[in-house]
Amino acid sequence: MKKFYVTTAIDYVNAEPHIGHAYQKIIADVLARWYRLKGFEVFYLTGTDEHGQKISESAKNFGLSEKEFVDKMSIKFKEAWKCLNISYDRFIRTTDKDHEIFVQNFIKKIKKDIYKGKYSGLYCVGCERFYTEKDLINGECQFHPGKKLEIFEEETYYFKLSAYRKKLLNLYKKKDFILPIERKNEIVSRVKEGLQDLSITRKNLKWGIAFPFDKGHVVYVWFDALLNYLSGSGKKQKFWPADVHLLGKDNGWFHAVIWPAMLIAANYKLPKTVFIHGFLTFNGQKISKTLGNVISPEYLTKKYGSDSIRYYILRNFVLGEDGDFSEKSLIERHNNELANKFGNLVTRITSLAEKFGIEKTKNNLLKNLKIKEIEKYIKSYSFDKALNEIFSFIDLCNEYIQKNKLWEAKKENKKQIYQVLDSVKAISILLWPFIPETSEKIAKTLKFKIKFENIKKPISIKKVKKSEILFKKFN
RNA sequence: GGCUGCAUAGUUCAGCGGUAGAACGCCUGUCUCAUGAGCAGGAAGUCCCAGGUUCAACUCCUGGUGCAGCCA
Repeated sequence: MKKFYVTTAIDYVNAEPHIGHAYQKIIADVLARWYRLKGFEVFYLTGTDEHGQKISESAKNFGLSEKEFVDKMSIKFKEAWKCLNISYDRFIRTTDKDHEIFVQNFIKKIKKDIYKGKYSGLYCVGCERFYTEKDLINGECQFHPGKKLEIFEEETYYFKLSAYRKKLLNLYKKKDFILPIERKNEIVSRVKEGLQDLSITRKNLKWGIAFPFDKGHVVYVWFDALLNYLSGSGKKQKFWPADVHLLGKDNGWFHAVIWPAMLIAANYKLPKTVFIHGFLTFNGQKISKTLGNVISPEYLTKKYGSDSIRYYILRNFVLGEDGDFSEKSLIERHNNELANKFGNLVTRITSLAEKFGIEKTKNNLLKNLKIKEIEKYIKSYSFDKALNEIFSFIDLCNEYIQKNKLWEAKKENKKQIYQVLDSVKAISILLWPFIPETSEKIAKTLKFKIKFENIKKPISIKKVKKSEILFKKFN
C-alpha cells in the first residue's frame, strides 16, 4: 500500500492555540484526508513542543511545575484540534518518553559532528535563540520589544552545521524540496553566504532532554523539537521519510537548513517537501497576546461550525501568502457558498427526490466534474482553486434543476432527479477532505460510503428523505 | 543599507506580446422544488507611476512609489 506522511510544526505550549496554529493543522488535515480517500496508508503527525527556558519561566509564573504546566497546555491544543475535526494519527509531545530516548540515541549517532566549545552572545529568552548586535533594533529583539537580551557566555556543544553547506545547496536543486519558490530563493541565498556551527546544548537549564555526553547540559529546544518528525513517525520510523513538512515562515530556516543537515549527518532519508506557508491576521490585526485578539478555535467553531471555519480558511487563502481571517468575509462565504449554493442544493434535490421518487440511470452530469483538475490542484497545494472547481459543478447542478424544471411532474423527472442526487454524492465525497462533518451527514442521508471509487459508482439508494438544513445562515 | 517577491473590478484573486477574466458583493428581470434559496442579464477596471523595446505592452526591460519577506 502506498503511504503518505504529513507533519505540522509542533506548537510551543507557551501560548494558547489560535487561528494561526489552526490554519496549518487544517491544511495538513486536507492532505491527510485526501490521501486516505485515495486509499493511501496515511500518517498525520502533530503535537506540542514542551521544553526550553521560556516554558520553565512561564510555569513558574503560574506557580506550577514544568510538567504540570505542559500537561495543562498540551490538552488545550488537543481540544482545539478536536473542535476542528483534525484527524491526526499521533499527537506527539516532546516530553513523551519515546521521544526523549530517541533524541538521545540520535545524538549518539551524530557524535562525529559534535564538539565542545564556548558560546558568547546576546540571548533572547522570548525567541529561545541568540542574536548578533546588528540584528537588534535599539538593542532589543524585534519580536520581543521591551525585553532585555541576556549577555551570555557559557560552555556548549556544537553541531558542525558548516560542514553541510555544499550538500545542502545540492539538495535545494531537487525540485519541490522547498516550496513555495520565493522561500527557496531566500534560503539558498542565505546558505550560499555561509553557515556557522550550531550550539545544540544549554548549561544551567534543567527543563530539557539530558545531553548524553555531558550530564550538565540539556539539548537545545530546537534540536529536540525537530526530531519529533522522526521519533513520531511510527514504529521503527515506518513512515519516514515525510512527504511534506508544513510550517510557518518563521520556521523556514530550521526546517530547510538545520533539519536536513541533521538528517544527512545521521544517515536518514530526507523529506520530499518542506512547505512554508504564510501567516494569518485576525480581523486585520496581527494575532498577539498584547493586542488581546487571540481567539480560540473552540470559540470560533462554536460560533460558526468547524466546517465553515475549515471551508473559509481553505477557500479564501493562497497557501504560501499571508491572509487576513475576517469574520465578515467568513460569514459571506458561509452564507453564499455553503448555505445558498451547496446546502440549498442538497435540501432542494432531496426534497424533490422525496416528492417524486427516483429512478436509476446513467449520470450524464458527472462528465462535467473535473476530478483530474481538482486532484492536480490539491497536489499543488492550491486548495482555493480545487474548491472553486468543485463549486462550479455545484452551480451546474443548480442550473440543471432550473433548466429542466425538475419540480414539474413529468415522466423523465425521476431519472433527472437521480442524476442530480448522484452528483451530490460525488460532490460530497470530493468535499470530504475539506468539510468532513457535512460530507458525513450527506453520506448518511443518501446511504453511500465516502470512498474515492464511489464518485463514479452510481448511488443505490431507493427512497430518499428530505435532508435537514446543513448550513444555517448568519446575519 | 543589501537582496527577493508582490501591485489587475468594491473585495479575494486568475491571466496574457494582439478587443481585460472568475468568484463574491451591487443593479435589473424572472421561476417557485429549495434555507428570501435558484436561474438569466447588467453595471463596474488609467491592469500602481514614469520612461524604454516593439507594428502592437496590463504582459518584456529600466527607474520610481507602496506593501510584504529574508539578511545566519
